[in-house]
Amino acid sequence: MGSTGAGFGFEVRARLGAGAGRTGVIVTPHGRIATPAFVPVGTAAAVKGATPEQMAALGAQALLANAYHLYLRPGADVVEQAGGLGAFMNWAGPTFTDSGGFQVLSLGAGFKKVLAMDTAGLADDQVIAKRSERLAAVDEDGVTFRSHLDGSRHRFTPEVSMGVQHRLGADIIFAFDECTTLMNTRSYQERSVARTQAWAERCLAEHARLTESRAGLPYQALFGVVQGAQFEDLRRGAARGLVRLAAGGREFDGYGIGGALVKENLAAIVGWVCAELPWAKPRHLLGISEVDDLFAAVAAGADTFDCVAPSRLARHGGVYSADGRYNVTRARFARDFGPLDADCDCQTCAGYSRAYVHHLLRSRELLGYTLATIHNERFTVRLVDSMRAAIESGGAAGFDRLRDRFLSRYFGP
RNA sequence: GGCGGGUUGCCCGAGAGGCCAAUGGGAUCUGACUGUAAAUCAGACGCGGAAUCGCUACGGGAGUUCGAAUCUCUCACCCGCCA
Repeated sequence: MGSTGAGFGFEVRARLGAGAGRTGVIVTPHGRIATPAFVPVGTAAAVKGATPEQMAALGAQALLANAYHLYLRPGADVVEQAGGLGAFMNWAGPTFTDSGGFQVLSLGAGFKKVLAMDTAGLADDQVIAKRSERLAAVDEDGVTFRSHLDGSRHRFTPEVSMGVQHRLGADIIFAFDECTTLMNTRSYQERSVARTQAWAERCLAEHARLTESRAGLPYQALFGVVQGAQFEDLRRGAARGLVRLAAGGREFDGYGIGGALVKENLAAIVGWVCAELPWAKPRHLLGISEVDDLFAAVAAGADTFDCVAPSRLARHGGVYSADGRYNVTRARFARDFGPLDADCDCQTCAGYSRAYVHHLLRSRELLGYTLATIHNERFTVRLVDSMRAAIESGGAAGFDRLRDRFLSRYFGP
């Protein structure tokens, strides 16, 4: 076990052929995570619509929350006083917190959902939110946010993010990074990667200091975050830069891969980055969960994933099935009394029909969100679990067989 | 029986002579969603396969006017208040 801190470690179990993919086990003070693994997102210390008991029952091994959101509400001190994130939300297993780096994007250049909307026909400067409208402004030292809740001003720096995440007490925390968009220019990406690197160094130093001063508390693992958009040299350079860092006698316990990616180059990006990262440390791919992306990323060497898509889609009627994703609120499902996915083993599919979930979601009955969320989270967790099983029992051939069979059915002929 | 108010597209409801096929909601239909400002957002929504075109339409009918959902008369129905 390549342990980097008391109570935390990672061990590779099986390699995916001669490639970068592998299975393994992450050990945290709150339990183990068999990888590859999908980690459902509960931004505000809750997976929207589902209880921790339901998340455990559907096989979630860990949950990921957000430092920025919890800092604003209820406040890191409240979570700390509750005994940490897991205790606060009644989740006994491992937890992650994101640093707030994503909010640099979502409240900054990507504000008002412009990046998520169909941007066809819009000029680049229309796609990136106007500076005057943004709620986040980046500078070399950190980010100034205006709260989306009440407009109040807040300052996040690497040190602040570390302080917040230490008080939240998740098992795995992320360095404060700047998440950019594909719309940013090459020269901006270069400056941003340099800034994220500088912030990573400060995070590591502050993390070392806080870990020291908070002796006796469960160890928190710190992951550096690799940025660099779609540029190979920037991605590789960013990864190398983080690997080289050491401060206060510490290095990163693992690495996150974040930022601007499009499907077409996701596998390449993860591959470049993983080629530069130490084999013995876990790699978390931030914010990814579409089925083809998961297959590609696992093959390219990512160990864990988190994403809001399963729960968000569920609330909006989007349902995963072995035969592809569909919208259960469509009229044709009003009298479809079969399960959401005939191949699914989740609690929802065991007893509830498409017609019922269709009705609940259209009626905005809260149970509808819960049932659909349980299904989508189970679908995604189980998919990644099945990749792990395929690698461990069938090696590269087993993984390829699973991928080909799954994707051809999912995307249809 | 008297007086007053009302009838608008699937529903609710604006509109008070041309800029009205008719504001807004809702419903309906479809789509989007990848480290959650997301139980959100976008488009469609009288008919003609689409239209800068035509047709039908603002309770029914008849009028006034170059022109009516908007004005007049009348009929029908609904709601108040007084008998």
